[in-house]
Amino acid sequence: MSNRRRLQVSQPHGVFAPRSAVVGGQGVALLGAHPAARAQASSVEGSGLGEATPVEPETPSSVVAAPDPEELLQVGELAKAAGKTVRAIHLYEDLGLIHAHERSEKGRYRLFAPDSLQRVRWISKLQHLGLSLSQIQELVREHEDADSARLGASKLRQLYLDKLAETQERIAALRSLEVELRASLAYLSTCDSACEPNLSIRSCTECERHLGHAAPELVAGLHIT
Amino acid sequence: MSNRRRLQVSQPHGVFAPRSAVVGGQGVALLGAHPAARAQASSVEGSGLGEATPVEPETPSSVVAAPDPEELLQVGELAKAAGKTVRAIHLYEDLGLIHAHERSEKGRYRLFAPDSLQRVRWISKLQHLGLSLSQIQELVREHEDADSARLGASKLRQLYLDKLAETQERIAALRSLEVELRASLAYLSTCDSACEPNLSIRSCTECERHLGHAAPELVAGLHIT
DNA sequence: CTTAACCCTTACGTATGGGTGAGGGTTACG
DNA sequence: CGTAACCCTCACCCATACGTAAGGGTTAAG
Repeated sequence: MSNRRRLQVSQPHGVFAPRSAVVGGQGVALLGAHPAARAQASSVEGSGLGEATPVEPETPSSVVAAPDPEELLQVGELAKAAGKTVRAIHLYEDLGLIHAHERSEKGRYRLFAPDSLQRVRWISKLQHLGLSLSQIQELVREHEDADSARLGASKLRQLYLDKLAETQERIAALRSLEVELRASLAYLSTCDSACEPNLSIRSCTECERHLGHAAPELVAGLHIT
Repeated sequence: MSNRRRLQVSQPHGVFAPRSAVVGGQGVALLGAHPAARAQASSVEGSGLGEATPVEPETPSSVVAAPDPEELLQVGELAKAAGKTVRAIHLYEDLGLIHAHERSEKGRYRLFAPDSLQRVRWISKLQHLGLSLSQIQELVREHEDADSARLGASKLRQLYLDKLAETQERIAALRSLEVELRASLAYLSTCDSACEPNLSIRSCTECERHLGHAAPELVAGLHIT
């Protein structure tokens, strides 16, 4: 075999290829890459670099890093690596959050540059920060037609400032919930030790077994008519 | 006037009644309450208790606390007090998460006991804990036909144990986002001070002004093709 | 009597972030 | 050549938690 990229790697059909094979590639390969890329692929092979290490190989080429055609990812690979579904990747592409580096000639497969993975992870982080996909879309668009680097950076800075404040609020809210949960658990532990086995659940509101502690709201709320 | 509950409180029509009036009530009043309740209302009035203080008046009555008919809340009052919409309250009622204590005779207005407010707040807290309304529904149903107090309590305890763990995970995740946000802000602050005004935003990937610090993922993600 | 603020029920609409096919290709393996 | 694993493009479907009328009451104020 002349290339690391090969299909199905001689695994039985109905079985998922092991991770190394999955990362190595499982379809496409030289399927539709540029002829140039194709040639490059066969010549580069055996370069001595680790199979799929995510370290940058110090590309000493041009300023604009041309992604090694061997490292292009199919949508399924990208999805799996990012913990997303193929559908999600498609969606992100539709929304313009991500771009395939190229398409294979034959099947028109999307081929993503390796840093697309970083991009998808970035999207996920923003989602966890509470941004919707359309807000991310807006952010990306603003960035794409930003006049200067400085202005773009300052926009981003403002966004992250807001998000920092928001995140701190959310943390505070969750911490207070945590405190309430702990109090509730402490309160409820009494039930396990001191409650008599066949008391009706309606009698909880008059329970005197909690050493004068009122039921925390998280507990009391359930006992309301 | 014979009662605290009165309508519109002599405010101009198009204007929202001030908070005190809102809490005091603005409709219904003796509109449809039980005749018994109605009588009670006029006799109890001027009991000397604070207008609408949420403290329990130590009801020395029967074991099952009969809500003072004067303190019953209309759906709008309840909603406002809980920071929800009327629609949301209706929804909660439909789902069986909350029950109107009674309906007025004339307009069939929902009249809620004061502790419904606590209940609604409880619902909100559970939502913030990540429970969906149907999960809350399930919890309420389980509780309602729980055989014994102890078993009910132990179920709740288990739930809250899970939620405590989950909440801690969420806090940890948010904290790590917070760290990333701070790092990104620090990184971006350099842009404001050291970046030249008319550099293209495409040049960010080769920026050497950040003292050898690589761009944090939250920043780098945006610069990807 | 009109207006305005509440309320009622019923019921359809909405946004988000995908899920889930259907119908059709491409490769590689046996 | 069949099968299985990828992939493609539509294009409809889904659950959640309400929003938003529409059509119709009730009261109190002017």
